[in-house]
Amino acid sequence: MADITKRSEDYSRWYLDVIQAAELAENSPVRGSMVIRPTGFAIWESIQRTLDDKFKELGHVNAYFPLLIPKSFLAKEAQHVEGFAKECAIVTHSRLKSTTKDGKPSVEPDPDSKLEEELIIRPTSETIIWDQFRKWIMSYRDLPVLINQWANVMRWEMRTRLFLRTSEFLWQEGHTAHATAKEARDETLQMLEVYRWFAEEYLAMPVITGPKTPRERFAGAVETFSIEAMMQDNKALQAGTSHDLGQNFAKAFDVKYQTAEETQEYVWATSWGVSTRLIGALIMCHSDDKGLVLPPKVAQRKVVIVPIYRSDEEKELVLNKAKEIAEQLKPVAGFVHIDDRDKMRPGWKFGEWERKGIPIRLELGPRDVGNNETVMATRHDCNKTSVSLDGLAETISEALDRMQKELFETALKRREENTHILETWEEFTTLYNAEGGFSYCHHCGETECEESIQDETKVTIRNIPLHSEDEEGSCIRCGKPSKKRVLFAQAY
RNA sequence: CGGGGCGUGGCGCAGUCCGGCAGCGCAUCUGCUUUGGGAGCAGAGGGCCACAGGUUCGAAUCCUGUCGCCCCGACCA
Repeated sequence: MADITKRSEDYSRWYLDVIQAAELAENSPVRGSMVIRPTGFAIWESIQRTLDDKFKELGHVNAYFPLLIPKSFLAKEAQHVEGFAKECAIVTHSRLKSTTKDGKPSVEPDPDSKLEEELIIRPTSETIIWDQFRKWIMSYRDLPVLINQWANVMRWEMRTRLFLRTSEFLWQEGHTAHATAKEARDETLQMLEVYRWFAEEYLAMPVITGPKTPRERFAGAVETFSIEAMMQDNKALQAGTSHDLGQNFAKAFDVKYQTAEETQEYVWATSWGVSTRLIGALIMCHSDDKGLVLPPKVAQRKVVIVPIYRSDEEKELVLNKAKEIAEQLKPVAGFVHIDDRDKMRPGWKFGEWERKGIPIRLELGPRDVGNNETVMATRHDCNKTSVSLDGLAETISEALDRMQKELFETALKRREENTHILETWEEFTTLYNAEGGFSYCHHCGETECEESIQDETKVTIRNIPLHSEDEEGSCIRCGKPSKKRVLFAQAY
């Protein structure tokens, strides 16, 4: 196991090293697509379970729409095509043909199997879903339609990075249809709030919510909202989006409903999603130079017991006690893994579970059993303390709660320390030539001005925070009047 | 897609300039001794040197092309 590069040395190398060290994912032979390994997939399962329950609690139901989309569908919504055209994979043939190339067996597309209409591998599913919605929605009685799907999508990316940007990724996409503009807007904001709640309560990752500027809007949306988190290198990461689609897709796919007054109206729509990118966010938000750090609520294995023994008698004593403890902890920590591998020494196991981010490690040796205690090591602060075996479930439960809370507080504190309220362009360029971070500045709202800021500094408007109060001011860049401060940062 | 760097057992690398038996460390396997922070000794296995052409008596090494990875730009969740 090679050492993990220090964050201070090379942040992006560190990120990749943590993924390798914790065995989360690796590159596959196809550029930009990744293999998610069991430890990494466990995180995704944990994210799925929590969000899926929440979506259902709010009345959404799961469905599945196909991977392949007729080419013509994508062309129906003008903005939408333009946004995705440059990153679509296209299926053109349905068969391979055996050939020989340089005397070796090979295969190539059978020219006779060229498709009449080429198919697009979904970059997102609005089009194929709205084509179905037309058939499902007849009257106001059919509304709202609240659908979610867990799926993979593909966007042909130029430059990829494990979890943060891969050509194929896993996500959930919610698609809803409503009778009124207000209902659609309410749904958009409700789901944005679900994402905020999830990021903060489960991932222990504080986020800023708000609408994106027009140039960062989802292709085909009237308004896009995002949650933005700060990573440990002070850059921002968009961790989830919720779109108010207005009637754009309803019009493109001719989805009308009959009202109680017997008129025909186009329906109003939303879509919202989070992806495996959240795993990247999680890594960059909490992990340290020793490896992955997982918030307890996300960790499938919250506690691991490392037994320590020499002789067979000690082994029996310690393992029996470990099993007892594991059983006792089930109600507060779920399945507790006992690492009884004989071939590895305790110190090696400590290192491994640290790399993999297990929140709590219990070290249990004959001395501990004799004293009716165990050594509890907490991953987030790397502290070790002896704790009594009496009331251990309570102790562990409290420790897990404390870790969850402290991870959030540490992340929040880091964000606050690296967030600035700026008034002048000079302050702005000074900040982003140095350590960077979040800044709240006035902006005129004009796209050209926004672009000029990015061209010069790589800094973009992440969103217009919902918590941002109205306030008279002048644009940080061009000096024109502004009524609100917006959130600036360099972004992933 | 442009600029730069790099592809050699699972991982990290040396060897490439100047062609001549494919090496080192970690990991793996076996045995013995060990076990409270990444154990020691002895032995063993594992590589089409990214891929494809070419030059040569002979290529990891030289030439041409392709692919992949990392970094920096343009594009994006």
